[in-house]
Formats: sequence, structure tokens, C-alpha cells
Amino acid sequence: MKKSGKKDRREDIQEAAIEVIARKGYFQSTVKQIAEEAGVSAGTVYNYFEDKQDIIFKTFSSELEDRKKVYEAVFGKDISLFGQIRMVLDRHFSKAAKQEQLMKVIIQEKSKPGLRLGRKLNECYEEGILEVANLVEEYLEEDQIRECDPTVVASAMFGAVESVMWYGLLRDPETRVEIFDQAPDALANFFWKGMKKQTK
Amino acid sequence: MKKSGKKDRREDIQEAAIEVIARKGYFQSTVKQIAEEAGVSAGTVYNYFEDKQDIIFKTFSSELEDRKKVYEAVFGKDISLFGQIRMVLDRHFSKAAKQEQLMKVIIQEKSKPGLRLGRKLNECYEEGILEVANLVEEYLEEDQIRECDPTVVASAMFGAVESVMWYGLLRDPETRVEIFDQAPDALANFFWKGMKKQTK
Amino acid sequence: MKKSGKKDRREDIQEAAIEVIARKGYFQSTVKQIAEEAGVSAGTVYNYFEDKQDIIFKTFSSELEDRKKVYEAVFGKDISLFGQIRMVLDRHFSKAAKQEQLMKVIIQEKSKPGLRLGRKLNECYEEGILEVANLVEEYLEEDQIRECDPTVVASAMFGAVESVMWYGLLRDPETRVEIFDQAPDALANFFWKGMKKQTK
Amino acid sequence: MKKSGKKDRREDIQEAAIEVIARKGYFQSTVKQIAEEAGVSAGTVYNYFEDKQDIIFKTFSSELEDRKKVYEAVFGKDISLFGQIRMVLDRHFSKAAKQEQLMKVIIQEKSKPGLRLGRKLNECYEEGILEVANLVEEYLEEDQIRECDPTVVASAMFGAVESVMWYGLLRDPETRVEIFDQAPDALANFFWKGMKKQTK
DNA sequence: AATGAATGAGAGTTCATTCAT
DNA sequence: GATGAATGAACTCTCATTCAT
Repeated sequence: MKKSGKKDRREDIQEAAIEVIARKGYFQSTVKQIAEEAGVSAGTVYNYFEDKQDIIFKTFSSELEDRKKVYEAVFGKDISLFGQIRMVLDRHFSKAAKQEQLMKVIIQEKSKPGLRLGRKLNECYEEGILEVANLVEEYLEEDQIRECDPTVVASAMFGAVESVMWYGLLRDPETRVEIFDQAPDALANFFWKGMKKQTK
Repeated sequence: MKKSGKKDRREDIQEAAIEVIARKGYFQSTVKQIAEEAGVSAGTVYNYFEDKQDIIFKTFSSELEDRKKVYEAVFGKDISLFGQIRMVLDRHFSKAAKQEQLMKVIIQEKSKPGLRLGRKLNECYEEGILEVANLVEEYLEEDQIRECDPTVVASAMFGAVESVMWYGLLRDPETRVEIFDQAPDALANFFWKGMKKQTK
Repeated sequence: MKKSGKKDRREDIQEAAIEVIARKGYFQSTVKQIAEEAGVSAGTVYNYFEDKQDIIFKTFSSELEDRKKVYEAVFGKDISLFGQIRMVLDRHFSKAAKQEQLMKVIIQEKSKPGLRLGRKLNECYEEGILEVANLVEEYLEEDQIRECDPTVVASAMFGAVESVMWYGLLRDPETRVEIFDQAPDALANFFWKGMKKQTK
Repeated sequence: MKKSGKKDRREDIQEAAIEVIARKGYFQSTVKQIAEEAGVSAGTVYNYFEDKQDIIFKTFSSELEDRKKVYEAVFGKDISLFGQIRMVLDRHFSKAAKQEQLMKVIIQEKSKPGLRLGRKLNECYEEGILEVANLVEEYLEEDQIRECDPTVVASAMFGAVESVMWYGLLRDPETRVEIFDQAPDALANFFWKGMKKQTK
């Protein structure tokens, strides 16, 4: 099941890995299955990756770096908190829509203990939560939002996003598109209303 | 090497399994490790359980049934939506505080494809979301909350709760207690403010 | 090809390993072959040994300790140098006669770099050489033997013994017995005459 | 990454092989490592050699032929036995001083069963022993040396030489030079005194 | 001649599961 | 019921060798 076009082997294998792992989970996917999906032999995989973990670890690493940059860019903008949340969610869901399988894997394999992979994901997750918590704290100090523990709120938001995304990923394509379309606005409103100071 | 008072072997093994799997994940835990932790031999495990999956599958099944009943009881009460959410979260977090390891396992092993275990958990999750979505819909029809997609909102709430719980589980015991203490109120408020109709 | 009697599995496997490795060399022997020779399955081997190296490493370790004790006992005796050499060689060859395969392996696998095994053997060898060198030095100081570099002489003696042993191991049983029978005396004389002070 | 003046690829690879194998042993050296050390690609190796064994097999064969000639020349000379031994050892050690790595490999890989390589070396060894044994026998018949089994004595001499050489190869360069310098004389004396008839 | 990506047989090792004691 | 030694299928990973370029 070779992918067409001009991509190199390395990418073929990474894509195949994501495909297979999204379907069966990391530990129940074998290198052989991934190789087959990529249209190469098992040995070839090891010409491009250190070991099994490395196949997706590298994908994740670069993917997560990319995202971090996107989000940091948004958080640096001089717009309202609501605007920032809205924008981040927008980019998040529209990117996810093009990487369904990868999103599945990320959600599934997060917080696996004793796995470079899981640890890395957890780390990024925590970093993201902290980042958002800092943002919330700023606004809290400016008295724009009601009293709350910023890390708890940030954690709640992350979880909410992930959950909605997972919910969408399990639906048929049309429903998914619908959900992903309305999710950014719905969630941004939900979050913003949920934490803003009651205007009288 | 547990040796509690009067519990039977079956429970010893289940508890040991939870302990070990919480630490290392399902696929990286061996039957031997679980048996050791339970103070029995590997062979004995198979006198009580069909296979490896079965060890925790049964724990989860009964645990999930229990919870379902608790929640349904709350949702049947004739109190405000906020009150209901508050009460469910209260019970959820206070129960979780006593079952940290089990919660860890449930969160970690959720949505593992190709595993009776993961499928069961996913199923329960979806059921829960539907249940809450129905509740939200009721209130939506009564015009008490702003327009929204109930399943998306319900899904967001589930995710938020799980995420805060995970966040707490990774902290040291004191911090965890603090987080679990304030979480029900904080989240209930967050959710309620987030979806209720703006009472000018 | 199970060994008879009352020995336990551990010993069966070690003996099988020595048998196979004597025949084909360490790197060209597979765990499966060893298991087969021992009459067990490959998996069983790992119930008794950490890994492939461990199978013979443990045999060697205890064997070498044994020998060290034997030799040290002889070197502690208050008899002539010639007598000591003679006695050590006697014990060495008569022990070797009962452990042909083990001797083969020890000689073959000595000084394999990058192998716990080879390093251990080399170490013992060097220790032995030093021990003998010290002995030679003593006699040198007493002016009983001609001027020489004791470590070179000791090294030469060790090599000579090993070589004669190897020569014997490659012969048919009868020839071997003959060689091993006369070797201690022949070598002791050769060494002693080789280094003693010319009497007048 | 060798790059000597005018030698051809074939020799580059052989030298690289010696270098690598001396360091890690035959079975733990890979063709790729050898190729890298030689500054060529793995594929190129197979333009010059049949297979992995062949790389050093050819080196050894020619090297051993060379030596044989040298020794036979000496043994043909009409000088005393002591003189012959002395001369052979002289040439042996001085040649070895210039080919440390090759000597290491020869000593390490000797008597590997199931390897063209090992068998060839063993064969040469045995031939050499026989040659010397014949020589000894001659002198024995002439009544110049004491009664002994010539092959045993020859075997002992070979082993002694190899052992001293190995001992030197493991030392630092200066010590090695010292050892190699005095070894021929020391060993020749040792051997000669060891076997000659006691001249009252 | 030279390359080095691709191969695939086969190695060591793990571990859920069985079963004689 | 309890045991834990034995099993063997399956996995990850290595590497000599090939061959299209």
C-alpha cells in the first residue's frame, strides 16, 4: 500500500506507522505491519529509525514543536483573551482535521508510562497547560476573570478540547467535519463565559 | 505482597493488577509481576481469570456499573442542573481520591483499540456523555441555557473532568488533595457559567 | 539428548552449552541449538540464565575459582619449585582430562574482546601469570635460577601448557591420554631445566 | 578512513579488516564497519572479496605462506639448533612488531571451529609444529638433546612464543618493544636449556 | 567500478498460558 | 486450589549480501 508522489521512504514509514498505530495502538502494532503498510521490508525500517519507538517519536517531536510555535505566536498577539482562545482553537481543529490519524495516536498514546513517547507527550501537555495557566493568571490579575486556580482551569480547557476532538474522531466523516467546524467557537464561548467576571 | 485481612484471592489479584498497571501501563505489565504483587504464583492468576485482560476487565466492569448507578441517582434528583453537576463531581472526585491507582489505569488505558478493555471504557465514556447530553438538552428546551450542541458540551465536560483529575494524580499527595478538594466546585461553576443563559 | 541421572536443568543446559560451543564456537552456536542439546525448549534456557553469555559465564566463573584455589594451595606448599610446577601440571592435566569440552571452550574463547566471557578469561590468565611470575622471582632472588624476566618466563610457561593441551585435545582419545599422561613430567622438566641455574 | 599512497582498494580493505577485527573480534565486526574504516562502501567490499570471511582469509593465507618460507629457509641453514631457534624467533618477533594488529587477529581467531579462517590457522599451526618436531627429532637422534616427545616439545615452544607475544601485545608500546626485544634471546635460551642434554 | 538502500533470514529474548505435581 | 517450570509463538532488531543506479 505504497503512498504515491515524491515523498521519501522515511515519510512513507512514518505515515504508515501512524496509520497502523491509530488503528491498533502502539503496543499492538508490529514493526512488520508498519513496514508492510509502508510497502517496504521490516529491515528497511531500521535504516531510517533507531527502533520502534523512534518511528513515531520523531514525528511527534517535530509535530509538537510546530504546534508550540503556532500557539506561542497567537498568545503573543495583542488581542482579547477570548480572541486568543478562539484563534488557537481554530488552528488546532483545522490542523487536526487534516491529520486525523496522527491526532488519534497522540490522544491514545499520551501518558503511557515507561515510554519515551508517552513521556514526551505528557511533557508537552504539561508545558501547554502551564503556558495557558500563565495567560489566565495575567487576566486574573487584571481582574477580567473570576477567581479561580489558573492551572486547574487551564487543565480543564485542555481536557475539554481533547475530548471533543476524540469525540469527533470517532464519528463518521461528515459528522466529524460538522463538529470540528463548530467546536472552536462553541468551546471558546464555553471557556470564556465560564471564567469571565460576571458583568454585573 | 499484599496480605489484607479477609479479602479473597480474586480481589488481591485485582488490586495488585491495578497497582502494577497504574505504574507501568497494561502492555508493559506482566502477569508475573501482578502475581508477585498479589503474593501468589503466576499460575494461580489463571484459576480466577480467563486471561490477562480479564483481570482488570472485571474490575472495570463492576466499577463502571457502580458509578453509573451513582450518577443516574443524582440525575434523577429534582434539583437544579448546577446542583446536579456539583453533586456528581463531588462524588466523582471523592471516590477517585480513594482509588487513585484505579483512576490512573482508567485514564491511561481508555481508548486502546483492539482491547476488550479499551473498548469497554470507551463505550462507558460515550454512554456517560450521552446521558449528560440528554440532561443538557432538557435544560436547553426549558431555555435555561444558551444555545449549544449538547453532545459537544457534554464531551467537553467529561474531558475537563478527566484532565483535572489526571493533573491531580500526577502531583504529590498534598497538592492532589487540594486540587481534588476544590475541583468539584471550581468545575461546576466553570461549566455552569459557561453554558447558562446570560441573565442580564 | 538428555543427560541421565539426577542433575538439575541448570546443569543440563550448561553442559549442553559447553558441548555445542566446543564444537562450533560461541558465536556460531545458537541458544536454540544449546536448548535442543539439553533437551529443553529455547524459552527454558531463559528461566535459568540471564542471557546467552550467562550460560557459560557462570560455568567458567566457578570453574576458574576452583582452579585458582587448587593452584594457590600448591604454591603454598613447602616443596621445591620443580615439585610445585610438577604438582600443578599434574592436577591441571588430570582435571582437564575429565573436562575436555570445557577446556576446548576455554582455550577457544579466551581473549575475545567485547565479551564478558573473554575478558574474564583473560583476566584469570593474567592473574595466573602474575602469580607464577612472583614465584619465579622468589627463586630468582634466592639465586636458584638463571637471570630472566619472570613475567616473560611465566607467560611462556602458560602458553606452553595451553598449547600442549590443545594439541592433545585435537588428537584421538588414546593419543590424548598418552599426551596428557606424560605432559606434566615432560613440561615440568622442560621448564625447570630451562630456567634453573647451570650447576657448574 | 585510511588513505595511503598507492595501495589498491583490495589492500585498503584488508588492512581495515585487520584493524577492526583486532579491536572487536571477527564475529563482532561488521562488513560495514570494515568498509567505513577502509573508506569505501559496503558494496565495494564485495567487488574484491567473496564474502566476509574471505577478506581476512586471503590476508592470512599469503601471510602464512610468507612465514613458512622464512622459517623453512632458516631450518635449512647449517647452523646449530640453538642458532636456528634464535634466528626464527628473531625474525618472528621483529616481523610481529610491525604487524601488531595482524598478530592479534591471528592469535584471537585461531582455532575457531566452523570457520575457514580458524581451520586454516589451525592447520598452519599444526604444520609448523610438525616441522619443528622433525627438527627436534633429528637432534634427538644425534643425541644432542635429552629424551622427549618431539611433538610435545614443539607444541610447547609454539605456545610459549604465542603467549609471550600476546602478553606483549596487551602492554603499552614501550613495554611491548622491550618485551619483543628480549623475547627471542630469552625464549631461545629457555627452550635450548630446557631440552639439551646435560653436559655434566 | 562504486554505491548504499533494500532485503530477509535468522538471532536473542519475552511472556501469556498450560499442566504435572 | 496452588504452584512455577516448561513451553513456543511472536517480537524486535541485526547484518551479510544483492543489485539498480
